[in-house]
Amino acid sequence: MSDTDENDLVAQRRQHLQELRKSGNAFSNKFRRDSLAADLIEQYGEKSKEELEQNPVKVAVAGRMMTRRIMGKASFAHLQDMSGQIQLYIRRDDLAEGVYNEGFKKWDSGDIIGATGIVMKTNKGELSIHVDSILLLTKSLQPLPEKFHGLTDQETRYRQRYVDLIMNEETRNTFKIRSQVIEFIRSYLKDVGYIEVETPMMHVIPGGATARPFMTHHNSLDMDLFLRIAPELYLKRLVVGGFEKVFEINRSFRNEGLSARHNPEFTMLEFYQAYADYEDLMNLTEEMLRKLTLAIGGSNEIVYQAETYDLSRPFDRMTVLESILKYNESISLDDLQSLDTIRKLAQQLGIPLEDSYGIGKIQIEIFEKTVETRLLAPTFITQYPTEVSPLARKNDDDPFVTDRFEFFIGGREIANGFSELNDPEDQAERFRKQVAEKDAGDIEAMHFDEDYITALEYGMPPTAGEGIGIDRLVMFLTDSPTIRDVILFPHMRNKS
RNA sequence: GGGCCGUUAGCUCAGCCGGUAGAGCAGUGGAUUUUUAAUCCAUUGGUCGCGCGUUCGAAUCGCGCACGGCCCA
Repeated sequence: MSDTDENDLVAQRRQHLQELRKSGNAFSNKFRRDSLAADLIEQYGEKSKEELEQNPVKVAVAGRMMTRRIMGKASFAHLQDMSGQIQLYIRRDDLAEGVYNEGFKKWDSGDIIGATGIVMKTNKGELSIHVDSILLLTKSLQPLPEKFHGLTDQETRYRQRYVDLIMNEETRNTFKIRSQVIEFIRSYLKDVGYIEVETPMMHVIPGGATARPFMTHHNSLDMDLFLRIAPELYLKRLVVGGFEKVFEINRSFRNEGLSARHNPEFTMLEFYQAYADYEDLMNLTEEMLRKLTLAIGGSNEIVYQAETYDLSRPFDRMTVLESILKYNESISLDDLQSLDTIRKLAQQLGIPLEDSYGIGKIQIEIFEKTVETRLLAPTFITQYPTEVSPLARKNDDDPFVTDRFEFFIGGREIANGFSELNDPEDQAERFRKQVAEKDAGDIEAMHFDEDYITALEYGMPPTAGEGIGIDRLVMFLTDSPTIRDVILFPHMRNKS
């Protein structure tokens, strides 16, 4: 796109613009529309040609001219606005002198125009506007992609999302649904008593997850800062402060590779509720997702990548160990509970092991390798090992595991939640273990957050919390195979 | 990080056993007062991703790089 000035098509359009500048304001902002394409079709689309002729309705529309068919003294054009498209029927003799030949016929597809006229039906039955005045509002200098095949090159679709949005209704739809999903969640949580908050994105100590952070620097304070990897520890500070039901929907950042499921910045919902446990949140999640799918698509059945998912049925629930046994017939419970045998098992599965890995960590490695992608139907996996859950409350009966769950659908992790660890001494001990792992070379291990411990020492009520990956949820609801399809401007390498 | 595939006109794509690059759409000129991938006639448009090599000759073969896609870790 750097050679735009050398492109003939652009040069021609620049020439058109020069001529427009001579004859007046080439970027007029005086025109006001009173109707959107989709509303007109909704309101008048079912009416007959004769009905519309007998009761003429005058409207003003504006948008981008997507196609144009000139047939001598009459033309058709399709106008696209934020709601959809509507056809214009334009006759030379209905317009002011010269507008048709000196104006309209010299405009280009992609130009932004405004038009007024009477709602009509063509002989072929398409609702249209019989135009009586038409005005160029913005000159488009870049030619649009081809009208039939559109823009299909994935790289261009991501790098120049604006062109993708102009050309592909599917893309527009995906992002409208994304907006609806967030809107629904927001109002759902507010309806059950949550308040929305915003916590820092720049952290002195990156916490709340095990991940590599991005670093930045505050110049006047001469201080290194980290972009947050999760809002968790700040949200729980708010629970200590008495905000007993809080949520935040916003970006977190993780300095990791890119994939169909990973973008360095991504959107998470995190919510925390005092006097609740992880089972309460599983129930809330199940109900919220059920209502969400109904609100978005009018059905609990979701088709994702040719598989149909029915969210009206109760979601499956099983423990980590149960799920490993279910999907690995050759593995026994005893195998998973002895360090010697589980290490051998992991090695047989080709899982690279560090000396520091305990039984719990290896169980999760085996789970991720052999179970995760097979969890197609909506499933809560529970009882994650304490070793891999440094912020979660230990199970009262079995301190080897925590009262934690992750939610899977379509073989993909969507959510992670647990009863929160609110014992400050236990939490301090867990942090110390993380720091030891960090010192041993685990770059993803957590820091010791003293202020967070202090907050817990003031007393955090028994609380449950959860994070839901909004991007992945939207992928599922929009049948998108990669996360780039649900992020407006996904991260890309610099092009040359 | 590894494997495979791709990168040619504004867009969508052919061409690839080496011989000076093509189509459709868009654009331009002409015809056309109900078309809708409008139609008909004519026509413009290219550093074939970048670099190096092989060769008399490279879009085409080889190597390297960049970017993208899919799969794997």
